Amino acid sequence: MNANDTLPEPPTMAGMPARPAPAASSSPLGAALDRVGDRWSLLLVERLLDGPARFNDLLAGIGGIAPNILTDRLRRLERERVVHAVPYSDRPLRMEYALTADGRDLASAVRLLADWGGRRAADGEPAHETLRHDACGTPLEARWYCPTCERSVADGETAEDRQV
Amino acid sequence: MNANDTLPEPPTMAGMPARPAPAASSSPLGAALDRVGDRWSLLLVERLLDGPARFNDLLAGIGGIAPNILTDRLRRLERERVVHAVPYSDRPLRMEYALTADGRDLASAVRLLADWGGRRAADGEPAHETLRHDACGTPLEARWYCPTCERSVADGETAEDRQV
DNA sequence: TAGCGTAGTAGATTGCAAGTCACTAGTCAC
DNA sequence: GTGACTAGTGACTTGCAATCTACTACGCTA
Repeated sequence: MNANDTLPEPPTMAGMPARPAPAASSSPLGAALDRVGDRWSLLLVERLLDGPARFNDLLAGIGGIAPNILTDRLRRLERERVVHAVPYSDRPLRMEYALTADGRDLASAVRLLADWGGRRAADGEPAHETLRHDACGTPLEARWYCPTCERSVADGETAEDRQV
Repeated sequence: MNANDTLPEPPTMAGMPARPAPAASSSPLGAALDRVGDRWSLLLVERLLDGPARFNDLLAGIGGIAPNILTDRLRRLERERVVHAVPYSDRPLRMEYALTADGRDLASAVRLLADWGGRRAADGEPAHETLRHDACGTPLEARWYCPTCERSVADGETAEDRQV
């Protein structure tokens, strides 16, 4: 209650939790969030899904990201093995950034999230940027697909593999 | 926080970047991230996927979340129509929180993300909770599916409908 | 050798998310 | 009517993330 032990002095600095949120990392979702759970990372991954890009491509393409944040996110994603840098020029060492296999594995999740975001753009506004089937115009939905059986699979036909 | 009286797009609300990250909200993924793009929201959604829960269940279940943050996240998600509160007791008004249909639509994305997070838990730790096809054991991937044509659709066969 | 373009790096500043902790409100058991 | 329990609310503090604005380093071109 003693609000004024100290005067409202200019606070030092500010930020987010930074703290990995203790329990978060103990769940698989928390672990994923630890790795790519900030907006820029996911946006970066989405961008890179289209193919490798250079620093300035990303800077311009993502729109709004500051160069140092981009550097930071790129380094972080490299550390997490989501992105890797490949030189496209040696003499002035120039890097191009691309997704690793792990990064590509995020494609479905990113796509699904984007789909959800696009589906209910604002308040009750219905579709706005719905992905439709080119051939028939039907709005698409995401389904599980089995690459081996080459068909989509209902939720009931799936099993979670908790072993190993 | 009445966000958008005048602003064309929701300012920040979602949380993370302080500044709306201009371009973020203009893409479907950015829109999704604006709504549920912080760790607690997604963790909350994941929890609620198991069924409705009370405040204290969530508080204990999510582990590490502060009560005021939980309140805030719950309000935010209600505003976003991802979660709704239903009274389970009238006299002392007590609420239970459940996902809306919209919230349930996030299930696949959350699952996929969790799957990805679980797959490479730490440094190189392998699978952990992969969703597999019951019949053949193949790890599943998400694909677009056309309910009319009753088949899954490749990325190239899709069209975005920006017209409303 | 000056100027330009590309690819970053660095420093200062800000501001909101998240954390801590105390406190309220309503009901129920005794 | 006192205490315990459930379900939150609110004040205050902290601190990193994100921002803005330079600035460096390198090669190329004229």
